[in-house]
Amino acid sequence: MVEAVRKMTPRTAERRQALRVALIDAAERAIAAEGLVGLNARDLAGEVGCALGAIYNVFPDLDHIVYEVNSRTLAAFEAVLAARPQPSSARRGRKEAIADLVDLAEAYLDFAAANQPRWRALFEHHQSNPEADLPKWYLAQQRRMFDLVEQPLTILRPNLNDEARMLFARTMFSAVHGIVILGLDEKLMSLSARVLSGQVRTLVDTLGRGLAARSSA
Amino acid sequence: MVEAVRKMTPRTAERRQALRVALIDAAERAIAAEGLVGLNARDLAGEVGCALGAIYNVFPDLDHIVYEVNSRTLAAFEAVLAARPQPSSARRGRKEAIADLVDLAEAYLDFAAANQPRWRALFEHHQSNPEADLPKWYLAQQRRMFDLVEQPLTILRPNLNDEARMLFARTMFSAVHGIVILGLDEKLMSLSARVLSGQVRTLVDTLGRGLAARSSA
DNA sequence: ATATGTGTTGAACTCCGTTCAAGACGATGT
DNA sequence: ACATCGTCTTGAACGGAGTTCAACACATAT
Repeated sequence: MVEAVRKMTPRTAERRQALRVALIDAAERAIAAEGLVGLNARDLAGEVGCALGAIYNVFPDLDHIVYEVNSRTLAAFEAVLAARPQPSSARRGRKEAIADLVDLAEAYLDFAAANQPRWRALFEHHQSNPEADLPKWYLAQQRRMFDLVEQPLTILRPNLNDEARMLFARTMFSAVHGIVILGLDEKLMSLSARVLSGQVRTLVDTLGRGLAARSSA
Repeated sequence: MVEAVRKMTPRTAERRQALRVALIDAAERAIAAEGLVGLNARDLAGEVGCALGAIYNVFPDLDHIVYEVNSRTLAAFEAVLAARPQPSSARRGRKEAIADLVDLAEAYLDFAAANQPRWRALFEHHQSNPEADLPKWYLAQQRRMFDLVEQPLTILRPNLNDEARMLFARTMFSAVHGIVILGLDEKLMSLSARVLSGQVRTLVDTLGRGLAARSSA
C-alpha cells in the first residue's frame, strides 16, 4: 500500500476505503476494551470479516492503525475541550486565568479517566521502527492542544516572550500528564478519582500562584 | 519454581542462586542496551550459557526478571540520592527548602537521562497478569523515594498534616516525572537535556513559590 | 554398584506480525 | 457474450516470541 497513485478503479478504491474505516473502527473497539494488548491482526480481520493479509493492503503495519485510533482519541479530546464554555474575550484577571488552567487540567484528567485504555494507548504506543518519524497530522493535533494552555498563560505572565510561554505551557502540560498517567497506572500510587482530581487542582493552582508571585517579584 | 521448600541439596541451591544472579545481570545488560524490547528469553539463555527452560526453574516468567532489574535501577537511584551532600539539620529557610526540592528534581532528571533505557523500563513494564499485585519490596522502595521529597515540604508548609504533605510530595514527584518521561520520549516534544533541565527547575521553583504564597495567604 | 527421586534440558506448542505465490476478479477489446 | 490481461485479494506459511513438559542426567542413599 501507499503505492504511488496507480490505476485503481473507483469501485476498488471505494472498497479499500471502506475496509480502512472498518479496520480502524474495530481497532478502536479492541483498544477501548482491552488496551493496546487487545489489538491483534487475526482478531481484527475476523471482526471486520476480511482476510488476514487484507489488512496489509490498506495499512503498512498495525502501528499505523494505532496511529489512526490515537488520532481519533485526540480529536475526541479536542471536541470535549471545544465544547466547554469558552472564557469570554472580555478582560479577565489572574484569578480567572488560574481558574481556566485548573479547568483545563481537570478536563484532561476527566477525559483520561473516562477513556483509560484509549488514553493510555496514546502514550504506551512506541513505533516498532524508531527511525520513521511521526505523521505530521499527528504532531499538528498535539500542537493545537498546547495552544489552549498558552492562552491563560498570556494573562498570567504577559511579559513572557512566545518561546518562553510555549515552553511553560508544555511544562504545565507535562506536569499534569505525570499526575494523570501515574494515577491511572496505579503504579506509584493507587488513588481514587476524587484524590487525583484534588492533586491536579492543587498542582495547577499552586503553579498559578507561583507564576503570579514570580511576575510581581 | 517458587515451590514450597523442598529437599534441595546445598550444592543445587547454590547453583540456582548463581543462575538467578547471572540471569538478572544479563537481563540488566540487555535492558540497558536496548530497553525492554531487547530482553529475550533465548538470548538471555545464550548469554548466561544455560538452557532455555532453565530460566523457568528460577523465575516464574520473564516479568519477574524485569522486576529484579527495575529494583536494581531504583536502588541505584537511591544510592545517587544518598550520596548527595545532605541538607544540614540546622535551621533552614524556605529559600533553602525550595533549592533542596529543585536539586532533588534535577537529580531525578539527571539519573533518568543518564540511564534512559533502564529508567523507561521502570514505567513501560506492565505485568502480563494484571491480577497479580506488585511485590512488596518494590512498593517499599518507591515509598522511600517519596520520603525524600517530604522533608523539604515540611519546611515549606509546616502546618500541613502528614497525609496532605505526603499527597503533595506525590504530586510534585508525578509532575517532575511527567516532564522527564515525556521529554525522554520525545513524543510530545523533542528537547535537549539543557531545556529539559530548565523545565524541571522552572516547574519546581514555581511550585515552591506557589506553596509559599499559599501558606502566607 | 544400583536404585530412586530430584534437577535440567531443549524440542515442541501456541500465538504473534508479516509476506507472497497463487488464484479470483474486473475492466477492456473484439 | 467471451477471452484476455493486469490488478487486487487471499490465507497458508515464515520467523520469532514466551512458555511447557516428556525425556534424560545426575547426585545421593543404600
